[in-house]
Amino acid sequence: MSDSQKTLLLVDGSSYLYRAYHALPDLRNGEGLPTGAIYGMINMLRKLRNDFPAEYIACVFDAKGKTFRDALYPAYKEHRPSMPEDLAKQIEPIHEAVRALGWPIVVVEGVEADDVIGTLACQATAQGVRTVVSTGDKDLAQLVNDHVTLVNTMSGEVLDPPGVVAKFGVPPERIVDYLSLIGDAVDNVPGVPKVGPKTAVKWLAEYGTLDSIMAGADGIKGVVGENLRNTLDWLPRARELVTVKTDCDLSDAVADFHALRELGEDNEKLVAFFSRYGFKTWLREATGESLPNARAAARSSRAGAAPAPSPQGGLFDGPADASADLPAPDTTPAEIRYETVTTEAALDAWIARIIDAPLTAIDTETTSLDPMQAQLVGLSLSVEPGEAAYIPVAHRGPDVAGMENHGQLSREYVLERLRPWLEDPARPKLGQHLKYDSHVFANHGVKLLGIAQDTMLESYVLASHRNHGMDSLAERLLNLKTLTYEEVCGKGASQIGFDQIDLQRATEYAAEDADVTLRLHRKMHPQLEAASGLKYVYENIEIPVSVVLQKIERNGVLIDAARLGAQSAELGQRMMALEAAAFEAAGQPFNLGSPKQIGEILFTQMKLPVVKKTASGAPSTDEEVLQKLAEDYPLPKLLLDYRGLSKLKSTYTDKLPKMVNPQTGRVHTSYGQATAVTGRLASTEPNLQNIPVRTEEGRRIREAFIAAPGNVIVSADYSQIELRIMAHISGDENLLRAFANGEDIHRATAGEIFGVEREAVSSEQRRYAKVINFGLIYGMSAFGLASNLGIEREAAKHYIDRYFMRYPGVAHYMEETRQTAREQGYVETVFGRRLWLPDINGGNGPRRQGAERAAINAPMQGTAADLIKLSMIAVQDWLEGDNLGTRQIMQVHDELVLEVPQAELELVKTRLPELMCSVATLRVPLVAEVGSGSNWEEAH
DNA sequence: ACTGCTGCGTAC
DNA sequence: GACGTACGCAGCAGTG
Repeated sequence: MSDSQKTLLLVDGSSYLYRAYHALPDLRNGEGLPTGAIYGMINMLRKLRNDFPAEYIACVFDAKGKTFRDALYPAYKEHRPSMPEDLAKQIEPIHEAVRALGWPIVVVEGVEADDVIGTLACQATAQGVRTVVSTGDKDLAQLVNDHVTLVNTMSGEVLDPPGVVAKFGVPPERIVDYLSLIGDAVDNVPGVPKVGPKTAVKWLAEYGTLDSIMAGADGIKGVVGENLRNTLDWLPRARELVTVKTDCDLSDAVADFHALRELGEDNEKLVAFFSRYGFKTWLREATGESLPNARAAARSSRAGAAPAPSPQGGLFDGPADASADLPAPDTTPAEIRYETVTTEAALDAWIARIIDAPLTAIDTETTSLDPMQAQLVGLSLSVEPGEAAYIPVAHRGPDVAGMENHGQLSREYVLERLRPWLEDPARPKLGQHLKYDSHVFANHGVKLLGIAQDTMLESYVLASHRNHGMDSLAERLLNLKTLTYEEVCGKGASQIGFDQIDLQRATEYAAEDADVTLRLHRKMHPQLEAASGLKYVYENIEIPVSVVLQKIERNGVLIDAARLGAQSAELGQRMMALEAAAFEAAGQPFNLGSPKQIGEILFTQMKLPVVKKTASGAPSTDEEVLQKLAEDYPLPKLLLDYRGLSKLKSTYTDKLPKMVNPQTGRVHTSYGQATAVTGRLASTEPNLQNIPVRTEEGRRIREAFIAAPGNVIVSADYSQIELRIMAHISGDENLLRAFANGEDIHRATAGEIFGVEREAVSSEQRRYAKVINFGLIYGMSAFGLASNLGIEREAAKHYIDRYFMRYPGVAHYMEETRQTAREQGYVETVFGRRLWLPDINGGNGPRRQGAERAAINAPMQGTAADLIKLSMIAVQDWLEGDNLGTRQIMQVHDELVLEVPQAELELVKTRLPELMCSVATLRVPLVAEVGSGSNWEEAH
């Protein structure tokens, strides 16, 4: 092979250090040493090696000392924060890893990595060798030419000369001019004040080069022109600073690039290294003990895609942490006895056991995950750890042996024999997510009563922030690898129904579930008993509300599908018109549903200004951006309108009719009871908690939520529930007084902030106060408030200061909550529900700040959740106790929706809000507003 | 075809 | 980085 086809692969190690460090979660090894940057570097180098085969490779790092730029400009890189300690600790290990991976390291005293790379690339080009530079630093774009390519390994972006033009708007040879004009904040190199990428590109397009721009400086108008003229003396030096050198003397470090041969991975060193830093997957790989998934983990190149491991140490893990807490003796049976029950006698024997048992673990196996559709395939029981029965009732696959009923007892027989026990509220049942099993039994006309314990809810109350699936609970708390559903039934297209599984295998899986559920309960329940607040929440809120939720889900909601269909058709028509207009405005057809294509049209072709970027660096096209652009151009408005209609159609008017259950003719959502960390419910399939309400357009969808003939919809929602809770918890006298007096709280707040009488508050002032009130609940900063209100940050800060001056109790509460969270690692609701915050003391800056905001929000959001759950329980007790025909059909965080027979309307409209307001006595009155109508929109 | 991620938008 | 908690759509890239 001739030299002309060879490749030199250079890695800008210094730039990747920081990127890997910031991009990855705070990984640590067993000794608590930070390893995130190490992990990222290794990943990146391996991926590069794979993607870009090269004859010569090197990883280049900055040297420690001063360089010519420091001499040229003493303030160079001034103000740059020193390297974070956690990253500094990883430098040495990274060098070690790079060497072990077989990469030559190049560090040249007195020369920055950029200049080393520039010089090596130049040498290679001179010899006809192609160069690929891997970096995250845009400055190196100046090196790009026909022989030198840039690649950003994090994003996968590859920059050749046209790529540079596409990204920066100027060709590579103008990048230096471009950078000189805009400056480099990171290196503390100023450019022309008020000149950013936009202006720089504009000027370069107009004048050609920096020199020409400087020559023509007198002809440039406005403030930027003035700024340019004032920086004419500086610009040559800026240019020198941002220019990457290509003629450095590297002889101290490396003769020339031909010396940069790959050295090959040193497996022995890698094994030692992976083991020391706890990279288990790579370790298995390196030791040849390869698991099926080992490669997938090692391949993972997307930093954000790497699953964030839970933090080390038990301090923030809550009482449910298992790693520190080995299984108690009674949860670890000496032997495992699982029995397949296929005879009447064996069933009788188990019935005898469960009738006397103080608690029986029960689990169902079914044909579907959809609780309303699922048919019983078998059920399992356990009353002692290590012992369980599986009773198959509907296995039918080819693997299931012949005989009548394939050797099983029939479903009808088993259910009739078990019915007295299943329906006996005095026989206590335990399960994992019994709400689901309860639906399954209901599908066969059996009412599951005596739901006493639920391991999913135990886990949720003990540590809402963790996973509550049985497999992960078993692994965490019992150190037990359970058989997973996927292992038994497969996944994806090749998944088969549980009824196809042979009885032996089915028993291994199903009996284990009941057994493990019992053992998990014995592990977790004592921890609940030990904390009175948690015990209260579990016994008096979560368990009872799970029973109510099952009934609400089963009740379902009646939907006017025809009405939604008509709306869909209309929306479709209007979307077509908007689409045509958008194509016209853009001068070409494109996919209006693709943010990527919209970006292409708006920012590349039409060259509209990029307002902000998304997390991944692409120009954002979200509502805020389009609103801004719509001030000056017609197309963004069309896109906004299209988006709005498209959302309504795809998510609501098209989707809801498809969700109607054919048997009941109604829509049955599922309420996730162990999903939201704060204690709120979450509604899925479909989500009935985000039906539009803010726009006229959207509210029409609520008109399709109707009552059955002879019934009406009644809706009651708590008024300002979270602010009331804030008043209660903080005890702020001013806020308490406002609520006690029944004031309009936003108006009251506006009066305080703006120092005017209540009657003098303008609608604008009230709007501000409302945003501030909501912002407080969410822990909003001055920055957030400013951007929300479109005002200066100073002004926002002023309002917040005014607020805290007028409501000092709230200020005190905020600070106290942060403090409490840091001290105990969790915050609590009024009723004792806990939210653990693992990031509150550790983690990096943004994560910790996020945890602080969550700490402030959770007591309010969580107490509101507690209150409405108590209401749901009270309402259900009342309806059933009085034998009324009214049904609860939806919960939307602070709102309950009921379907009410006409005859009960007045009663419900009186009693429902009374109940909701009397479930707790706080230092502020609770208020619930009730409405009724033939549909949800009218009732709301 | 499936999976998982991204960007966006809906609710409270 | 900047406002908490959710769910779900369409697009898209990677994988089989």
